[in-house]
Amino acid sequence: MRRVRTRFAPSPTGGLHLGGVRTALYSYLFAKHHGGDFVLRIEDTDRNRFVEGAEQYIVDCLNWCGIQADEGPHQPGPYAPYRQSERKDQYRQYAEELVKKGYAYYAFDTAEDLEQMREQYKSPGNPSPQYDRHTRKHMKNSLSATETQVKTWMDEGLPYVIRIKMPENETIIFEDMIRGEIHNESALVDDKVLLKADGMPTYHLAVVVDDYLMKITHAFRGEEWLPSAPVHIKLWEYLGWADHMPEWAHLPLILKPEGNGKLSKRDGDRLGFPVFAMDWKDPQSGELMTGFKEMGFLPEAFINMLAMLGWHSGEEQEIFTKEELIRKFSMERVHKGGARFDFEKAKWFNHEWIKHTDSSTLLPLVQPILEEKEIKEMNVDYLVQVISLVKDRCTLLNDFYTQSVFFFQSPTSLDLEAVQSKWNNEKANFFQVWSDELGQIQEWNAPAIENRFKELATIHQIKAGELQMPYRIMLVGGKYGPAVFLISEFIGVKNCQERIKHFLNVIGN
RNA sequence: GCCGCGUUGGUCAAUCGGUUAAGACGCCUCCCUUUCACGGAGGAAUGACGGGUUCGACUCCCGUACGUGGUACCA
Repeated sequence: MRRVRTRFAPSPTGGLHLGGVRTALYSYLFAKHHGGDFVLRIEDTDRNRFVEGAEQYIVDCLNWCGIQADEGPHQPGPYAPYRQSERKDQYRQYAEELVKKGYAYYAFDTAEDLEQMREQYKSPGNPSPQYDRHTRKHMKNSLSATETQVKTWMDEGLPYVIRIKMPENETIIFEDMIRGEIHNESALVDDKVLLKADGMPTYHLAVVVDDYLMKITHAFRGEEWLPSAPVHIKLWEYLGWADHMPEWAHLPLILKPEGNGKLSKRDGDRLGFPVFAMDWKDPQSGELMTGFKEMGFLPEAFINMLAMLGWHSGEEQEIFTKEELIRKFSMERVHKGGARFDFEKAKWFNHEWIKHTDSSTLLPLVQPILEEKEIKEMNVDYLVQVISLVKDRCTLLNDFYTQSVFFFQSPTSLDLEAVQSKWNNEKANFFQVWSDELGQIQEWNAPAIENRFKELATIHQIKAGELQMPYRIMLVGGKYGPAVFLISEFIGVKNCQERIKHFLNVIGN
């Protein structure tokens, strides 16, 4: 039994999409479940699409998610380098080998030639003709031209690519871990370019060569790769590596919540939720795309949510730690159909995680959020207690601000509407007295404060309940938050008195 | 157009021929709480369609429809 090795092979072209993270996650969970290795490989074979900083960003995202690679550009292992651009020299020999064996050929067509071909063979029945067994004999390549002609072109330095020569008439069958047997007719698959004119491999060649060289045993990727799988199958065969071919798993797509199509970068902005794991600022346009991290997600919740989007344990449990996911994950339980992304459910996962995470663990995450809003110099023990009091009310980490400001600062606005209709002189009177009374309380704790409050209400012949809302508005500013007497205890006498006074001033005029 | 893949409530989904077709999110009602949440109880809501196979089909097969992906010197 070979040691299980999976890889995540993104191309550094921009933000890391949620679907990408899920592919990485499943690969990681599978590898770890089987005690194997998870490899990060950067597929930067397209120099035109290279984006500065994107690689580091991908690494940062995976680290934030807790999906650590055992090998990668930053943790070189025995199969280094892990960037395809740095492996450039290796690919050519395999492409040439294929040409020698007759499984591939040189093609000298220019972009214009290709365009012309598509134009020429276009018909209503075939709107996009391919470079295949029909058309290749009319093109400028080593199959249609004589050996001497090809040599002349070579000597002239004409740019050329190497294309795979797909078999004429063969049913290509392979087993997908999720979908079972997949059949394809070779006649319908085109002669994909393997080596580009600039000497770089295309994905098709690179993925096969690198998976072989890196001893990958299980290859996970998005469903969008299914149509080109036959090319890869043939390549494994032609290169003589069929016995080492990894098992394939084509993961279902993550779809838009509404409408049709797969979830794209643009959808986030449009629908008000993130699509990227972390904030991504496009270096070209300067445009900033919000990430789940910055939106206030816990990484544990994020991967938990992604794991459940397409995989199911079969039990009723939905909240899983990474360790549990590793233990329970299996390909048999990965769903075949695409899943619509539901941000409401994503928030629910985060809420669950916030509720169940220790307040002291939350502390380092909450503190910066408050500090950013100018709440500084706070006592950490006090903050931890505040967090315990309000975390049930926080769906996103950023909610901690609204839910706990009033423990640190007087409310800047008061929801007077909440009290105005029932406000009267008697109540104003009550709070005048209450303010003084607060100073008399010996044991400063919530129960004591509450008792005194109720006693005083009785004396004033007002129902205590009717006084609690105004009191809440005084302390909090709005109709929310933990018990008022608890808040009173936390903020102390002086703050209570100040806030009462301020309220009375505001409502008085 | 052609090819691949898919299809259980609005969404995520369990079921691997025999169930009153789970559960979760969201929604609604009620309880708890004179706030907001949390928590608890309950409710509405599902097998795309048509043929087979079978004693029996959500489950197996075929067709149709629909969805989705691909059809680049991008991944």
